[in-house]
Amino acid sequence: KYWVNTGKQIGPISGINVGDEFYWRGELIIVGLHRDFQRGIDYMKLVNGKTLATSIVDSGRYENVEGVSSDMMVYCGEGENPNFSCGRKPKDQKLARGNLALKNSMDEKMPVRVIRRAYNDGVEYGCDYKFVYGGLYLVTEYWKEKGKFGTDVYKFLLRKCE
Amino acid sequence: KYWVNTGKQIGPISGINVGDEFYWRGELIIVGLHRDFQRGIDYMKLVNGKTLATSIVDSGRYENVEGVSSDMMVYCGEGENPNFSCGRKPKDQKLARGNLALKNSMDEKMPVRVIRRAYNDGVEYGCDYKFVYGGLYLVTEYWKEKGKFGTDVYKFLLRKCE
DNA sequence: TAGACGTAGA
DNA sequence: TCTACGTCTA
Repeated sequence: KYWVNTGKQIGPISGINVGDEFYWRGELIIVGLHRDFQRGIDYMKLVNGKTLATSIVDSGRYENVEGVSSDMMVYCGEGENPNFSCGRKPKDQKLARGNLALKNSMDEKMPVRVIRRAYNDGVEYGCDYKFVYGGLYLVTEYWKEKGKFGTDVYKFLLRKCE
Repeated sequence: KYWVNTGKQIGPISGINVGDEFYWRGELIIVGLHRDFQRGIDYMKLVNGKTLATSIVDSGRYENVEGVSSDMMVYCGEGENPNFSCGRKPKDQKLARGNLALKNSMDEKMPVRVIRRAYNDGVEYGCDYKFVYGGLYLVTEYWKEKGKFGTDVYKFLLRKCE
């Protein structure tokens, strides 16, 4: 906590450009792109109590879908992915926390920062992946469907701004 | 991985003094005090294949015992603590990996760096704990006993050098 | 793949 | 207390 500017913000981060690369989730926190150490959806609470999403990270663990071009993606809500090593049962996702924040961002037409995990080919030593800032997106649709475990999963369609 | 000088070492770390404070396990890695992100016992393998402990972190999760003075402690081996939220069954600890390395350090009379987690009282915002470097210790005894789950637990008696 | 004294937020 | 698209090593 000691290194974090506490303020979360919506929209672009000063000094950060599309394509900038990071090698660790902690870096995303430091620069302010995504202020949550582990969660895929980061969000902030407004004074009226409503939440808005600030950023999402696609680490590839969920069944997200990238579009034909890089200007569209389908992002899975949080709560689907059981921790298999612990043998947890998958549960229905709920429209709460991060999922609710993404819906609110859609309603308010507020942009969401997108960070994707990419892989470095042929790495012999060190980290074989990185996080790449993809820019601002708008949530244009969302729906609920049955995931691979038969439980409810929320999906969010995002389109790149402009 | 990108930030780490790969070499582990036994004994003092240049520039680090007893009482130095750190606020996150990652800092311990950066300065070289304890080069494992999560494990309590860090160790290195020698060219002959034998392992020696380099450092231990007492985060307070195990049933460690601090002595009357700060120059003695009883440190629990690794493997006892089940992840309760996952409902794992506790298992017998084995004299392997970190536990074996501590025994080897005792046999070879090699010092082990000790880092303790301390708590900041009355913190309203931010981190309420820190890691404090406690200096070099020698393992002088070890034994096996039954832990609170009825499983085998190794204990290591450490005494401050000098 | 599993295991480890993680980390932050609700 | 619990969850969460973690992170590293063997």
